[in-house]
Amino acid sequence: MSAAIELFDEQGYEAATVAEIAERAGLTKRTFFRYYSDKREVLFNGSQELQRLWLEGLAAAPAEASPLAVVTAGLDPVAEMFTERHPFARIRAQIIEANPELQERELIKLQSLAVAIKGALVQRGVSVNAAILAAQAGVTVFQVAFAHWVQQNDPTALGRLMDESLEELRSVTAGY
Amino acid sequence: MSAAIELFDEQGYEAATVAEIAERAGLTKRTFFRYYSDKREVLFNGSQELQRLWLEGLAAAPAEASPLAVVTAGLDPVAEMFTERHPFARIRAQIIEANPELQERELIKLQSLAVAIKGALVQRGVSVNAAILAAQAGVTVFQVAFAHWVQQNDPTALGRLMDESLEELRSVTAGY
DNA sequence: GTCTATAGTGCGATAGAC
DNA sequence: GTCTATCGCACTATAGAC
Repeated sequence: MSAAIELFDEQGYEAATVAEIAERAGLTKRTFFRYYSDKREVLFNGSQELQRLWLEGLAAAPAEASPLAVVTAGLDPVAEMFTERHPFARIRAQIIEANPELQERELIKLQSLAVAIKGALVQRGVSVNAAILAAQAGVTVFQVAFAHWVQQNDPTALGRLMDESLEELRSVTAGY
Repeated sequence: MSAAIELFDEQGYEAATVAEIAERAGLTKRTFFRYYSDKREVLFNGSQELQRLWLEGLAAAPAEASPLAVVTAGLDPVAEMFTERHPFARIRAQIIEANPELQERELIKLQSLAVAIKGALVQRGVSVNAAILAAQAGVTVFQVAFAHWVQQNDPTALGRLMDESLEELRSVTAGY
């Protein structure tokens, strides 16, 4: 909901009350809570779509692909989806950065994303260990790329940043 | 504190009151809260030592080691420290598994561990991106190994399990 | 300690859409 | 008529100001 983001941006997350948000959006507090289980959820409602897209992309990967290749196959639709949300994502990142409670929530959402990806990998026949490691690696690659993306001005850069992040992971974990 | 662990094990985490714990340990509630800021902290006070040991081991790694090698250099002292705590760790794992609130806390502690490791890597001259990726990978390797370790009976197996987990990470992230 | 503002809930009433 | 979304209002719980 853009009304909420505007108010968080103008006044800070704490200061913006649900009543104000609802008023600006032209509905009542009660209806707000029908859409969002709580105030924080306004900022995390996109996580669900992130997860859905990622899992869809993952499901489309060829059966013989390596676990990490399967995981990163989910990143293409994700990058596309976020392109048009760049302005929102930048503001959102600032709000979360300023609020430890929201950081916790973010952490939990990313964790549940990793768990979902792990589950999908196991479904595909990947061993539990490899699934955990690949899923977590994929989420971290995404996080790193996303953090860069919100700090720069090109909304279309996310895909490239994710490729770069993946390449860095490869070089970091390569044997010596 | 073993009295607390016993009671959590006997009655469940929620059911065991701080008053009971203090009584069994032969001290007052007031004194309990001098040692632990809250009831949960009984289970997480080892995280601090985990972090300390990991960072010490990391600091001892040779300057020319790769980022991930630096991170995993911290795992040896960690494995040694945990060996004698196997019984405690097993019970602790069960308690946390049964309690979502404690899982959140665990997640946050692991995250702050990863942040600390990342910081140490950056201090050593590693790039921020590589530091995040290596630190997070190391923590995940540890998690996977730890989860196996608490499920089996050999208290000395942690070191070996971490090596195996690291090897699996390597094979998962290897280019294709 | 009290007071206040806000998050969040329960439930019946209301207004359209069909 | 039913069905669904929203509203209105009274309520509890709690965190912070003082």
